[in-house]
Amino acid sequence: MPPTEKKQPGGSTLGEHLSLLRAATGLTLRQVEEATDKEVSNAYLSQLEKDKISKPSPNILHALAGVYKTSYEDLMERAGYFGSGLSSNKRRAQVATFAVENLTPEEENALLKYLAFIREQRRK
Amino acid sequence: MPPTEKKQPGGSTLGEHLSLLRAATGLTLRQVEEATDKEVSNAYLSQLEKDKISKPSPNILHALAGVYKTSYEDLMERAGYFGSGLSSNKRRAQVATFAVENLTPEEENALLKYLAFIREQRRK
DNA sequence: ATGCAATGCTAAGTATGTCAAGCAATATAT
DNA sequence: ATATATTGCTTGACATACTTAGCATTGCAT
Repeated sequence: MPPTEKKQPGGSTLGEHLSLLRAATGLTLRQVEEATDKEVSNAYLSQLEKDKISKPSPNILHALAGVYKTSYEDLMERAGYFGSGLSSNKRRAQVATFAVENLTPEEENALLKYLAFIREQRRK
Repeated sequence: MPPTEKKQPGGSTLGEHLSLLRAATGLTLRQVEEATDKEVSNAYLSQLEKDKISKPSPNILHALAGVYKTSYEDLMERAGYFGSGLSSNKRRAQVATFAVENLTPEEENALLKYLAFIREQRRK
């Protein structure tokens, strides 16, 4: 058993979890740094595993999730992102309104602008 | 007809997009601050919309996505998270669908018509 | 006109994520 | 035993997200 540390209800802290994941794959800090293509430095990963950093950037977690083959969203939650509200949002299901396929960014931009125009007109 | 404004080829910046979203809902900076329960200050939102901040934290984007009823993942991509593009490619076409939910039938109709107009124009 | 509230915005300050460089300890090899 | 490499880790230094307080206009009332 590893030495006891603060326990969060429902599991380990992010650092413990990351440490465990790395142990499971048997990689060294620098090997992970390599595997992430220098996106996560070994020094930083060390700090992460020792819980010295509260909220690493999503880029970091994304890269680590890739190396450890675990869920990026899970790491985000363990890092305390969106911690206050309910976990999974079902907003995506509602986006179906006006789901025009193959909308280019320029078109979306133009439509947003036009919508703002319409609503501004109606506002008074 | 909204004024034509050309800036970035291939789409607007995160700031422009956020600005358009807010315009579409007709909210003021401080109203958004209220709506996010002080999670996004009006001053900060202003900086965001003027592209003075490159990578706002996911918390911010999550809160804004909630207020504007748009896709959080879309905002994350626009903010350049996971920008290296390996994992984002397959989602592209689908996320590009228009992501505003509060459309009235009349608005949807008007937007469809306007979209048709735009595409007609480009066809030439 | 005049006071006043609201709107968008800026400036300066604080906090913190992130990195580069380097150190102590352990292992490995000659 | 000595040298070399590898491992985990710490320590500054730096970049930047984010806040608080305030300013300049504009609109809205009286």
